[in-house]
Amino acid sequence: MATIKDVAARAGVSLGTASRVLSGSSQTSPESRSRVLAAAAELGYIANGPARSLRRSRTDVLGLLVSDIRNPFFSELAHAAEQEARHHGYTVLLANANEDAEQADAYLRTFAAQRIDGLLFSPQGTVSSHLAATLTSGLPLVFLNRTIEGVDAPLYGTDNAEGVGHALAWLRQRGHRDVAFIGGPDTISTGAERRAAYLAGREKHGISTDDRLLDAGDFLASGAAEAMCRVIDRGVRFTAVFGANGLTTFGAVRALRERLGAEQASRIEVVSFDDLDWFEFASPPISAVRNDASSIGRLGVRGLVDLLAGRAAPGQRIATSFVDRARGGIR
Amino acid sequence: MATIKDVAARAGVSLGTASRVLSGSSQTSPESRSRVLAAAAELGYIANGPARSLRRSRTDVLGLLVSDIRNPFFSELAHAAEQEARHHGYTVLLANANEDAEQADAYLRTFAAQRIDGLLFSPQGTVSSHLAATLTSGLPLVFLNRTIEGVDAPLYGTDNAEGVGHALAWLRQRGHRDVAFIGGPDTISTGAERRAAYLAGREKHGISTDDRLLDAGDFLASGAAEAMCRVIDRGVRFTAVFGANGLTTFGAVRALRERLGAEQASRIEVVSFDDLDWFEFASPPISAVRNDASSIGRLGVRGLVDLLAGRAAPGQRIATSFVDRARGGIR
DNA sequence: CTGTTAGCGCATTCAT
DNA sequence: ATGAATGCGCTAACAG
Repeated sequence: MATIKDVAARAGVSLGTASRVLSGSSQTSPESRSRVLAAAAELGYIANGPARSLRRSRTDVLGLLVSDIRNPFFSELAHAAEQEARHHGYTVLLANANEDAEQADAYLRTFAAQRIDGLLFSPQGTVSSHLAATLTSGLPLVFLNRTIEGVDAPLYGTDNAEGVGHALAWLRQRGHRDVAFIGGPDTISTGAERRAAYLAGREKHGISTDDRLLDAGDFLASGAAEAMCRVIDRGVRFTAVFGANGLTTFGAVRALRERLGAEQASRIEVVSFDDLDWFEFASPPISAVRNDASSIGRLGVRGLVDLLAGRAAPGQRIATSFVDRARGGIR
Repeated sequence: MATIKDVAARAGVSLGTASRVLSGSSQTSPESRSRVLAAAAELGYIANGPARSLRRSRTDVLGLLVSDIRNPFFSELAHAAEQEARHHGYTVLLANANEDAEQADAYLRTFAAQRIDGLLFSPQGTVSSHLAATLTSGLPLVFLNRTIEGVDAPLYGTDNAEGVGHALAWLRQRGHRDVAFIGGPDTISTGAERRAAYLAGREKHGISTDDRLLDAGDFLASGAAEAMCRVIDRGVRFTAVFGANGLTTFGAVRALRERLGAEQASRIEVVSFDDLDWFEFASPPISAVRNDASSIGRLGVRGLVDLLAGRAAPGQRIATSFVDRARGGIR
């Protein structure tokens, strides 16, 4: 593979001049400039990233650590973050913690070894020692959607209270009083916030405060299904279910159908925090709080880029919208 | 950040000894070994990846270029590849071409700059000049699920002919004669193969050979919906639809419901290449060829690792299974 | 088994 | 504006 030395030789200039042309830093004569560029093109020269990083002590790489790349919310977020980062001249190194603190730790180590310039992080909630070390090492950091209490870094994430508000208003409008709420782990900030907002708002919206209607899973389908089953097993009547994230809703719906049968299950209305493709096809169709993963990814990257440039990054709550798919009018 | 020099100084040994201990290459006395390890731990030493890569002229990074990370097939594949790579001591740099040849090109450049050790590639079909350059540069390469004709690299991918066979058998068993086939781009190998297998097998399975029932999209929901609409507009009767990949099926179902209404649409049975979470909830439930993304990702990485180690990698077709969700018996 | 040394490819400083 | 020289942090070759 051609090095900058080869390019310089071919262009008949010194290594320094070639470097200056190719990194576009300092002034160079149009003459040597064109010769270097031509030589580089002819040789198919592509700068050696590791060497460049070593010398400049920056990599132009951002780390993005998400909890579960198979969750559509995060894959959309990752995609948007990647696009935005490209736009600013950064490459994104994507890592998937698989909702597991140990793997998160391992990737944080990898990131540190790669000497990433900044970190976009959507944490699980548990703070390990490595994580603490990373967070205090001065690496520019931005939280995406989820945060860790006590850590001073800007958060770019959904406005959970507002989103839950939409769902509550919809539930009231649809005339539901007995609503099962399937939440997420309290250790994850979004889980805690959504639950808190629901608890705080349900009475005001005429929804039963019977806590037997409350349960929580792990923000994955399996845990949510189990939580749904527990609620069913308590024998309390409910006419609607509220799933606290997309996978939770999926798991809850699956449990409803398995335990009650499709017929019975179709008499229960479902509303979800996070909108999924197929909700329009469910019967009855599932209404949902739209959680704008793209904006979160994009704004998060912008925040981190600001941090990297020495500017302030205040963090931001991204507004949700609501997709009402209920058939007919008030029930 | 602590360097190996700091570690050596703290341990009271030379730089060389510290390096030997930390990279575990050569023999070292237990004495100095423990002192170096202790010093490294105390300083929180993490080796500088770029420096190490520069010196060793390898990065222990594999590039994974997928067509669309928001496609569940690829996010599962990426996840599996990542896990397997970790297991072999490699980090995966994931890039998303967004089904766009230009972006694919840009990422190939980035990969080259980062000096990745090997490439896992799921191509769009179009071969640009950069791509050609990459492919002939001698970079160890493995195709995942999709291939490019004429390029000599092992393919780890679905057995498309077998998968289509499952679907055909099911269609016949369900008594369908008039089947709409919504394919993918012929430029993508999976699109071409699945279409070819369908055309070759339909007659044998008692399925109409009326080509007005055939159309193709772009393997994305939007293009598939348009293709479905075109078939509907031709006014030929059909009792079943076969979608050539997951997103295609999604788009087709959406088009059916929009154009025919939920009532009419529910009289048409749908079968899909690729299984999606929600197919069990559709009405009628959608049966599907299960395309084992995890195995493909895992085996692909193993193949690339073999290549990197100088071993042979023959490539492999991964068998599919079929999920029959049809209600009741023969129609 | 260990210390010393060279050099990976590049950006940058110091002269000119 | 340019050439020569330096060193980023590390591994590997060499000498002992």
